[in-house]
Amino acid sequence: MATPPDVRAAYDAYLAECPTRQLLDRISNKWVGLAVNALAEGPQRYSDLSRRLASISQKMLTQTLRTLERDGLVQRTVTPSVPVRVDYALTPLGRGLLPVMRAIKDWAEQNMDDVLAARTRYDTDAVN
Amino acid sequence: MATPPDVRAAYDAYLAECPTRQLLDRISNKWVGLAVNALAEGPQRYSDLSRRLASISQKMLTQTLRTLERDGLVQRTVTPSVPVRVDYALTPLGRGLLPVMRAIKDWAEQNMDDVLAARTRYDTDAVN
DNA sequence: CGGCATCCCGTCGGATACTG
DNA sequence: CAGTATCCGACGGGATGCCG
Repeated sequence: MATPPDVRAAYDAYLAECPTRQLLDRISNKWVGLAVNALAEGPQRYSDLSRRLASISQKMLTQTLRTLERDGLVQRTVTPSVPVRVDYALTPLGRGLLPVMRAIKDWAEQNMDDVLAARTRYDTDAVN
Repeated sequence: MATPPDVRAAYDAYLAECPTRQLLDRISNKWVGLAVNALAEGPQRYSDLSRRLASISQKMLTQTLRTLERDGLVQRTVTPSVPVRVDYALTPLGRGLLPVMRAIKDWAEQNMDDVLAARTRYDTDAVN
């Protein structure tokens, strides 16, 4: 019995002071979206993720994974071999976020053409 | 009718050079999420949105709406009265994004407690 | 009312070098 | 392999002032 279920209705991301706005800010992030999507295929090593999220710096990858771990979305597992092996996997909480992150990435890929067309239209008309 | 359906399969946000990564970055944004959610209830005036997205600066609100307009997600309508009246509404393309943006905001509000608990656990263990 | 222009500071995030 | 540490430039984003 941690917290009563209906307390959650009190959260409202429209309000600046509400902690959910900060959470919304965290998960509304390019690297978070790509990392969660990548981990959907199962646990991955640090180097796997590094290759998958092409051009991400170690700094951003580590920082992203640490934040996800702290927020309980990702589980970090260290195997003390030589050299060290570190695996990252989605937690149940993280798997709950997966459908949403997948939907965002899919939307971007599927509507890229329309957005590109809209930009061209906007920029062309602006010349007048 | 507009574009062939199978061209879209070429886009892949995992690739750094792919334009979808930039699009993913744009829509993965706190203010975009809140603005689209707010516009779900129908067209809104600039001042309405300003009040709804509590504490957003004019700069960020204008910048967010301009980007959304350029990307074809939002329609800007100016009524040349005195003083001027400006309304913003979702376009069909923007309405397509709405379910996703709504899902993100909802996820944040519904899982805030679990994330908060995870953070406390992480920070407590780290002291050792 | 609905902006735009400017100043300015803090954070994001890349590059590089070093370590267990 | 999987990081940590540091430096530093770019950009996000708030505050303020002006305008049609």
